[in-house]
Amino acid sequence: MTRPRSEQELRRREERAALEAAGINPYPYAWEVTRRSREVLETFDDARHQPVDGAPAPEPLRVSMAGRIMSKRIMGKAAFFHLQDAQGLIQVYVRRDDFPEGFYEEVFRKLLDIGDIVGIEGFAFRTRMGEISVHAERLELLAKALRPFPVEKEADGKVYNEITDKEFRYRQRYVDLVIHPEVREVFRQRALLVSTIRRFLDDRGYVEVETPVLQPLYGGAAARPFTTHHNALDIDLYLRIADELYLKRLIVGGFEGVYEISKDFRNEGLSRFHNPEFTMLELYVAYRDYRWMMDLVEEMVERVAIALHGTTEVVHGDRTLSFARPWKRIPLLDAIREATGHDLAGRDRDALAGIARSLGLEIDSSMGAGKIIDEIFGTFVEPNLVQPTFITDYPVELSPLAKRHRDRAGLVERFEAIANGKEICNAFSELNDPDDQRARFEEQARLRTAGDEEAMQLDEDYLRALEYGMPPTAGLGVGIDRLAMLMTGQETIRDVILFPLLRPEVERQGDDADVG
RNA sequence: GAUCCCGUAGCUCAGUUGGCAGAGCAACUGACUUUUAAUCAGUGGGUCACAGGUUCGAAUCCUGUCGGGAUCACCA
Repeated sequence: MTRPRSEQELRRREERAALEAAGINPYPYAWEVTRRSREVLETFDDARHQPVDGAPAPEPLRVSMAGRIMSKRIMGKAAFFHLQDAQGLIQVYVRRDDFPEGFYEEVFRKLLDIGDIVGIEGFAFRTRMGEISVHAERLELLAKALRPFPVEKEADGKVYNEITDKEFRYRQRYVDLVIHPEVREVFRQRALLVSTIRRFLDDRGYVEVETPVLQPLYGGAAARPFTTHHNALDIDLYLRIADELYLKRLIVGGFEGVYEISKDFRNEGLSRFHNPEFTMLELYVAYRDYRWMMDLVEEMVERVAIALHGTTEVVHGDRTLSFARPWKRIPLLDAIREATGHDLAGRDRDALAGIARSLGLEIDSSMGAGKIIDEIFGTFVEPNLVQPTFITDYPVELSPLAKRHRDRAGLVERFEAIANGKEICNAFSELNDPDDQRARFEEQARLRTAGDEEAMQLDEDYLRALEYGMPPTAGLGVGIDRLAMLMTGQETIRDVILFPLLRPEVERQGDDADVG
């Protein structure tokens, strides 16, 4: 089934045919780029580069550039257009009399459109209106655009005809990126965030590794997995929900610091904080505990803020977050006591349920003590933690892979860092007692049979690894997408993921079985 | 998965009580050799998301479907 082509698409195809008839290849092979736009704008020096009364400049700034035509203003025998390259926009000036006979009228004016990709060669100058521009003496089509681009215009800081259709922008991200420089910038910042973290960890000698995405058992987190099938072995496999158990096997194996930055997959709903595939950093360091890991997280995140913004202060909406060290540290139960006036220490499950109900929460019989504490925290504490804060020492039943607290019964040595009301990382002193780990897995199995689909599976091979001995270890998980949202001021995860999951387009609306 | 809102030209949007489908940008023709939301004159462009229904008559009212957004629930 084919989608009928619009008038404008048909016309562009006719133009392509006309170009070919004129001996012009609409898709040539290469173009020598000597300068990009921002570079030219920054390099231009009126004293040396500006032509005087039609005579060449003392030292002409000659450039060869390439990019996409973003606007076209034709004034008879001369014209201006804006060219967009990877660095931004630059205005180009063309005159009929600079080109071979007929080229300006028949090719430039009639056959080149907004969206076409061209190469230009010429010299930089400043126009009467003061805009640094390139006077093109050579102009070649490098790729014909067969679809019209949406055209946004801007004047006095106001944008006209701005593309607001989120679906259009996510489905055709390539168009979104062409039209919106600020979207490109978000993804450059995200890349800088990841490379900053990677350099930070590499500098400390931690080894970046890759562990299986396809796993016969899934573990390391509480979540529902995606299932797939391997034909040759005829077995079902799961897409990983976390890297944790494999990375800790590597600590058993003698690596003293390993990390992985990669996609995890969780078969759950979509929201502005959730995409089914998302990027996670996990780090494990031998002979360290969670207190040490808090220091490392502070330093790493502070460094990211400085790399992206040049300062530890990050503006997010109408809030300014300060990632300067040190961050506030407060035990979970203390934070709840401060926020609600209730001291939950030592309370049994039913007492906790009573307190939660008195606070207006709905509690059902399937919820254990840990879950109830988590609900209270998530409702009354977490949303109010705007500045980066470490919440420490979680109930043991919420943390089946974390080591018991050295001083406090019923708790584990675990922390989360919260900023802007959202978790940005989760870490603990790793449980390395294989018998305790087995008991925790068995408790998870009990929850699973009681109906908790997200309870962890018992992983015998992981227990076998622990039985060989794992050194004391500190572990960390950071949701990179969430951190990117925080650091780039985005309100939805879809704006920090280039191609977020959407329902597939149906063929009817859709584009495009091609008809020549 | 639940609730609410949205879907009209390539793009942004109007469309009154149910009565001929509209504007700006983009496109096309013409004028204009330093313009910049360029300007001026003219022209074309529609599966009103899709399928039914009510009606003399539906973009408009009703039902269903598809897609998107927001909120909620689960989770990081």
